[in-house]
Amino acid sequence: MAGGTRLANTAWEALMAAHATLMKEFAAERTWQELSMREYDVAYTLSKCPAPISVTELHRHVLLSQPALSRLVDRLAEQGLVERAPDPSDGRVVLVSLTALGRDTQRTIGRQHARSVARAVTSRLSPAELGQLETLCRKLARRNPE
Amino acid sequence: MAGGTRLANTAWEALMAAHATLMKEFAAERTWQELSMREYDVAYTLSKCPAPISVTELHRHVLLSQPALSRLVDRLAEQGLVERAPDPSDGRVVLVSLTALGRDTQRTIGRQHARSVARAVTSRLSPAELGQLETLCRKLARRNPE
DNA sequence: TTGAGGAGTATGCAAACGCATATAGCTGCC
DNA sequence: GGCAGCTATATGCGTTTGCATACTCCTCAA
Repeated sequence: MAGGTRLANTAWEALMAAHATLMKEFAAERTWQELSMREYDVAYTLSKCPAPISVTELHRHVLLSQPALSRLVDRLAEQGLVERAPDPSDGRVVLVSLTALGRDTQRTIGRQHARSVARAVTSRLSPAELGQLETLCRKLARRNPE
Repeated sequence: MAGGTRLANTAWEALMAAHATLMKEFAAERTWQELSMREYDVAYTLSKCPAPISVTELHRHVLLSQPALSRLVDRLAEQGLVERAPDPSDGRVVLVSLTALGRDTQRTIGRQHARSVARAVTSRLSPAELGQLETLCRKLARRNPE
């Protein structure tokens, strides 16, 4: 394994470990109420969207297969947290958005979760380090840089 | 939301996004053969252990419930990739280790996967940045710093 | 205008997951 | 020494997931 490969892999492994450790910490909290973490993740993604978005667009932000996401949206809709509407400009597309109830629920959970995140993360990294981490991860999150 | 909380949360969100983007990229490759990514993850974890480890210890490294891990080890054992043995010093414990076949399989997949990781990651970050990322993520991955 | 090919979403089905709990073994206090 | 309570792993069961594919609608070229 060449030097660059090794460095790349240890860095990626560290990122995976950090992700796993913190996800477990968050999962252990009783913040989530009626939603699973994945459902919350979708609700959170929707909460950042100024307008309804398609399932495909939603899928870009979520680590889940398309059918699983489709059914997850089903469940959120059944709970009245999310609305589906046809896209007037493309009959194939279903546009998804939070209902008022969904928005409230997301906010309530989000507030608590944000505190957990802050607690977990600021106890391990300084503000300067957090800034660096964000910069690095944003670069990593870009698609297809090839 | 206080300034520190905001910074902490945007950094964490960036890390999640990076994780999701790259995981999707890796999942899309046909590297995995007969194993799922999670199964590979367990095999990889075992490959780094000089001696057999308990299911509980394994569980610390994997983002999965204990019963799910228990059954995942079942599957690996059925495929002959993993061996279970009783712990002589504690009758409750099951010690897990890779078989020769398991080690080979992990190595084969691991080689390809390492190349994918290197390709994905070095195209987005410089060696210096990778070093920083590793340092930051290692700090993040530490447990209970409270 | 029509039909071939493609994109977006949903559904059938088997596999995998999480939660609750059972089981087996350890530990420590009376 | 024996029982209460704890830790480690496994199992029952309902839910969620992924894969393959169906279905619907769009696009584009002849």
